[in-house]
Amino acid sequence: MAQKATAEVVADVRRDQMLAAAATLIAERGFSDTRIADVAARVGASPALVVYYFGTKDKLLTEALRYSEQAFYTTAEEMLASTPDVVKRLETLVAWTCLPEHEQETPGTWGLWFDLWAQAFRHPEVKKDRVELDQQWRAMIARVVRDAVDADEIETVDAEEFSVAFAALLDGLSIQTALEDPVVEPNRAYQVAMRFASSSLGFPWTNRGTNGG
Amino acid sequence: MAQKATAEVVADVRRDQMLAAAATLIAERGFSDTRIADVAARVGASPALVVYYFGTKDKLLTEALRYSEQAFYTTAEEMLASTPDVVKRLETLVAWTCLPEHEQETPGTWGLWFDLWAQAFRHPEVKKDRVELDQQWRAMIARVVRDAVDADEIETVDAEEFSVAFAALLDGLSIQTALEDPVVEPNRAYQVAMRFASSSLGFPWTNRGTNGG
DNA sequence: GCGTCTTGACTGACTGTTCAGTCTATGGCT
DNA sequence: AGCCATAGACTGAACAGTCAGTCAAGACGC
Repeated sequence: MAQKATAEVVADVRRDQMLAAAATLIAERGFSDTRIADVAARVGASPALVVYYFGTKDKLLTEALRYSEQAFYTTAEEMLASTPDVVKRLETLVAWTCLPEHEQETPGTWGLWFDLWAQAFRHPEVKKDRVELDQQWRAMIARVVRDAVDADEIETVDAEEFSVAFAALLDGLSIQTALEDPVVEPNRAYQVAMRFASSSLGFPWTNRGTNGG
Repeated sequence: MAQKATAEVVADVRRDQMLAAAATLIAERGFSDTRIADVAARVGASPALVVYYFGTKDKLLTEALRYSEQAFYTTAEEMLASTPDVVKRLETLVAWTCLPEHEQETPGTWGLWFDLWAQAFRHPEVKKDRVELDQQWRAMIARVVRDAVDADEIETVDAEEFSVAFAALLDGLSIQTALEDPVVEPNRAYQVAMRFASSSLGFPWTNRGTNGG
């Protein structure tokens, strides 16, 4: 019955377009202010078609949330793959989450996070997904640390323990930068995070300007 | 002309009731799933009356957000006032934010936070308010540290710098506990936070069971 | 011709907001 | 004291707009 016909390909492309559009819309307007009609308009289709593919508004938006966050982590993994040194890797991760300049690559991610949290808080399904997503994130951090230990770049430390604290710290700091708290400027957040990393993992670190501004 | 007539008192009480009801509802169902009619029902009034007091749904909900968060900080201040020792004070703060047992006192605060962030991200007015709220929170932390330094309980440290990092860490940790991440259990979050505090401020700390569970 | 896409037109429900008017009590006036 | 005018609290009913989801029918590829 199933040879991958062009039709199926078209369908997959459509789904992806819709998910991407939905994610962008959510980031812009917020979860509950994103309408089926908006998504349809963005992909140049009728609202009915969106319903045809996703059945219900909620399924569409929830899937879009997952889709976007997953994309975020995937991109992060790629960036890591092309960076060998621990310190540079951590700098990359921190810059990626705290410095708004890096927003372009996965636009509006922060807005999505807030909505993801709010949804997860009340909907068990979303909650479960979010836990997995966050586990990926911590695993990534822990892997960076373990690689560094294996390569004798830093002393032996509990990578898992560090990942929990560091991930939490990054979340907290990026909330402030995303919400443009004047006291926690992006650069300051960057330094706070790196200082924590350097003292926890025991490598020397001094701020060498992170951006030319 | 103005002796506080009973009418004015009634009005103030009503407003407060509505704000409290709205806050609870937001915590339960979420910001955008909270209807004027729900709030009205909770206080035993007609929807029209809610509009009479707040003009618009958005004003009501936004004010309710502020109202609730402010109440949270006020309660925290009170708890601090009756706790003299630095370490105990920090333990109180951490328990207050990370341990779900303490939820009862200001129910549903976490749900509210997520919605507050989501709103702040997109609405400048809310954003400004949130910054002020968070400033209060950091100031409270910094004050605890400064008091401790003045009382020679700990060595001299940069209280402001500590408050930024510690507040961020607490935010991040409490997201995990609020979202019931199995990897970051409440007790673990508690320990991570206290360990960070003890090493940053230079006081000894070992976990003496935080709850009898 | 058959199944998968795709749509326009429609609807049914929900809900914020308005409005005209009721009820209550307070305060001044005689 | 008694009476009336005024203001503020309050409501029921209706309005108007919005939107998710339905449906029957057309288009397109195989």
